[in-house]
Amino acid sequence: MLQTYNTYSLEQEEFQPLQAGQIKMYVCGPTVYNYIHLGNARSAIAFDTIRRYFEYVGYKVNYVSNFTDLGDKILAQGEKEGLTEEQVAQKYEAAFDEDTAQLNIKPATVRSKATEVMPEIVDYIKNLVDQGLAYESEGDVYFSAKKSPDYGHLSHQNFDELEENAAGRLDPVEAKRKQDPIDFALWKGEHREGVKAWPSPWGPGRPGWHIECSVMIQKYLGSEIDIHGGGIDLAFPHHTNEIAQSEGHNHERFVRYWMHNGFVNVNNEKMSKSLGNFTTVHDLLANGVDPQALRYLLGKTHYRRPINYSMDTLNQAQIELDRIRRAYQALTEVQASEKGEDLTIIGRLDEMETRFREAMDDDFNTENALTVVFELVNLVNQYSKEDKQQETVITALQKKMTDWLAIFGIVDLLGQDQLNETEQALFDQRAEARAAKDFAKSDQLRDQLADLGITVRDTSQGQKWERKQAY
RNA sequence: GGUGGUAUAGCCAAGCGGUAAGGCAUGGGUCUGCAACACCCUGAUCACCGGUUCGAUUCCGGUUACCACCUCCA
Repeated sequence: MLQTYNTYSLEQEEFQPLQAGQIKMYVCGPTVYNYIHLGNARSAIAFDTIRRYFEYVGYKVNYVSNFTDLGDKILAQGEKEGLTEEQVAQKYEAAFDEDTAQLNIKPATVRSKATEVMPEIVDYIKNLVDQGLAYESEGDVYFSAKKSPDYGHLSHQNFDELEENAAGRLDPVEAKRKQDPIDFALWKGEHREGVKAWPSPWGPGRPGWHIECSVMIQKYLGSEIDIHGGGIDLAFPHHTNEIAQSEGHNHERFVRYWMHNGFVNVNNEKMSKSLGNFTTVHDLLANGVDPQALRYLLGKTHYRRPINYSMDTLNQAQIELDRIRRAYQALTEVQASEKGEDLTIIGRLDEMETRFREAMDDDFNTENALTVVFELVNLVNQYSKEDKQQETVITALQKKMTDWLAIFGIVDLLGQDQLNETEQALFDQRAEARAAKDFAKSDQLRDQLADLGITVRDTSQGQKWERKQAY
């Protein structure tokens, strides 16, 4: 039975979707004001892996996510780049699509933008005002947090303290407008020159940050969903406020399972602009990092644990991935020489499948699942070395590898890499030298290739090469 | 201050009441012209103190350290 940890209850719970066989899932997407950083990527990868596992075991997943495509951060970036808010958003939406495709993250079933749901946002806020849960104040609209029973439960914060903390950082303008410092904005009046504003019953303005997610969920998934995901930092205030809005709007439970991913640290430090270690996926890939290795690194750690990113951890991920790839490649080169089916191996595969699923069913324990993957790698390597192999077994082993690794977003097991002309020439010369048993020359050529990052090894079927990624 | 989390071999990291999975690295071996790959073998009493128990890394209490949230940062 599949179990998931729920931030709301702080407990691991049996997973029961609203409708058998179907999952409604929403994950908070990025504000598109820059290239996505490792944290964004981790979140997307964590929930992509979860989604893929659900699909693997037979669920149909409706996966909805958003782009926050407006806001002061986007405006500020526009100033820097000489672009409009809309242009900035478009640019980084495209970059998001590109980067996530490289990382082999499946596109959401529905990817909605805040600006696409403006009429719905206004209606939604109107509903909250009409119910007396929100109030207008000088062109702004605020949600009355006090009217949300259990406000703050998700982050396990005491209401009075939240209120006190909020009071301590209130700016003077908002202090006048808010009835209570803990109230949060649903709508902000907008009168700045050259900044787009949308019409509303409270005058021209823009939506608050939290409302878009509630509205999109309502529109695309309905009033109650199975899983809501996002970074752990979003539990408060973002998700807390979503609960207040949605449960106020619908008078029913909003989310069955709250799932939050842990952070990515860079060289054991929090990734932040002030530390200057903000690492974007775009930059890493531009510098030649193997996207599959990056995906593997960010996906192999349990989703709630922090990940440390460094040259060292990336290197180790690359080494592990290469080992997996080599096993798969060796298997593809095996020629079946025997009919029949080795039931011992097939039986072992079934038993491994059971343990693989047990691990993933346990709140997506990827570490344990990968232990089974490495057992499979070992089994594959052993089998490839045997004297005789059977087609049925080869196929079964290959399928198992591709199926499992696909859950982790690893699909490039063969590597499409090619040698360039210079490299190919050296490689061919070495083959000749070896054939002539000129070992001095062949060793020298091997060193030359090694300097180019190509490892050459001799096998019974001749030379093989592998490009070594070192970071 | 409040809340949540984490502390296991050189590194990454499982286990969560019965004398510590896996990966990387290290060392040894087989294979190889030499290497590489692969295969085989090789390592820790689990932050500290107390308690419960026949027995605790695993439960309870306490201490210490680190991290995160309590400011639209995933």
